[in-house]
Amino acid sequence: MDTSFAPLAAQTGNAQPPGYDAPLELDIAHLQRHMVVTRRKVRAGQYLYRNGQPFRALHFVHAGFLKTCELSEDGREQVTGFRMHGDLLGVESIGLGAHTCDAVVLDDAEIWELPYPLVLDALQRIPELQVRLAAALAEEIRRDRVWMLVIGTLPAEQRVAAFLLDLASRLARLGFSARHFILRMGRADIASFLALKHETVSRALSHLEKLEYISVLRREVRLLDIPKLRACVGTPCTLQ
Amino acid sequence: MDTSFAPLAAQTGNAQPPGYDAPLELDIAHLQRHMVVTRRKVRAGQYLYRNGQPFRALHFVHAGFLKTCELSEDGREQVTGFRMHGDLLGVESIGLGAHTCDAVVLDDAEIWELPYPLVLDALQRIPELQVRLAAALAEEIRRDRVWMLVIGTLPAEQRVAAFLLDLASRLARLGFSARHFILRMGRADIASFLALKHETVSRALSHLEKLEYISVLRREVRLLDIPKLRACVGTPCTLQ
DNA sequence: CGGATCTTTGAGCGGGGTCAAATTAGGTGG
DNA sequence: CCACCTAATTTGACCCCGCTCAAAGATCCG
Repeated sequence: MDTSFAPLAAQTGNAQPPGYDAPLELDIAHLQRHMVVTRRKVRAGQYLYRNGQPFRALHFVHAGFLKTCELSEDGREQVTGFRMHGDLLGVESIGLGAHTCDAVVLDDAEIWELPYPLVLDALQRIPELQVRLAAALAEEIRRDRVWMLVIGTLPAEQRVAAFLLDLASRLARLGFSARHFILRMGRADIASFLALKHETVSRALSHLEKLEYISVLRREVRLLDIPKLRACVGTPCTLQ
Repeated sequence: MDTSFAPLAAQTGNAQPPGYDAPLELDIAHLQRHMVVTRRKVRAGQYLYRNGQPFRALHFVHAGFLKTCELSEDGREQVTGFRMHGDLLGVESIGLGAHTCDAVVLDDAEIWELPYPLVLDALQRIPELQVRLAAALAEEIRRDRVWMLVIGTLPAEQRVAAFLLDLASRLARLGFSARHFILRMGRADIASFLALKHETVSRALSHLEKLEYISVLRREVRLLDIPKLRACVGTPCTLQ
């Protein structure tokens, strides 16, 4: 058992991440000083919000893990992203009266609700906040576009490798181990996100394990050879 | 020759579109009153901006047609969208010092440059503008996510149908014919956008023609049976 | 302990990719 | 205006990656 297991335990226990210090954190610090932020606990399996529900607040993920799903009228479904501590949910509904996607909790979460009218109010009083909100939205656009690139140009196994590297890099930024972590989502969710089928994801993971790039046991993943993983992806992922 | 050909001629001639009145137009009207907007003509084949170039301005497309391309370090390329009159380019670079993608002009364009420092300035003076900019960014996120859904859940031919319907609906909003238009991009660009190969797009178009849903001759497209097209896509497209 | 869900793995197939060639446009200079 | 060249598009033939269908563990829940 390596030392990197300690943060993993913290991760599992939903504790506050150790060393998080990303730009958005400052937004939240600001916002907290200027508005009532209600804290809401949502258990795994529950919806944070659903397509069609009125849009009243932005949701800051303080703890836990979620996915966002885009839906079509005829019942098709697409996972568009996974969210964890430090991420802001609901921004895609800004300018609308209702949410346009589902946010599903995959691991018990604590969500800080930022009522949108109060956010608008704060934007007027704190000029810097405008810049930061716009930057956060732009960041969201860039993230989505990088995944379009991955899905549009990489074969299945490399998409899975890119997914693992991205997850690792995000966990690392939160102070967790990048080499050893627990997947909070099922194969089907990963598959949907990567525009694959769950059997294909499973096979890709098995093959990456056979190559000794990773080891997988159900939802426990170890990245054994990050350079090789990065090489097979063309290094669009920011890890170390 | 049908009556819808008149707006097509206007479209071809790069004239100002007839009946445009979308939300963003108001932004621009506002902005023009509050800052110097420099008009820039860019010819087909030129870059409006390139990955890595300093980010200095937002670009409002007044006329012409462009594509945006996401790039990877190892040379892969993905078309992430097509832009026309009323669209705002460069928003994805907000919060950064440099652009993170290419914007390529496909049909001679007139671009209104909104220097970013002046935009920031205007944001402080015109509270409504904040809301509108955030809304425009959120709209961009939603658009991207709908395409993720299309690419993740529809087979090739239906992606192409969805693409044609989307293009038609955008042209219709600008006052052009939704049933008869000229593609401004090559098969390879459509293919990249839809995560396909150009031969597949070509075959899909040919097959849709055989079904008599459309007629295609090189870049001239007629939508003959929009209901059937919508049906085969599951109607995620807003056309009429 | 038993049932539901998730994951893995196999076997076989097919949609879309690859490779190649033919056709057509479009551009350029003679 | 035409000959030539380059680039875009279409179409065919073939093949392979990833999907489908199926079954067998594994895990978690009550």
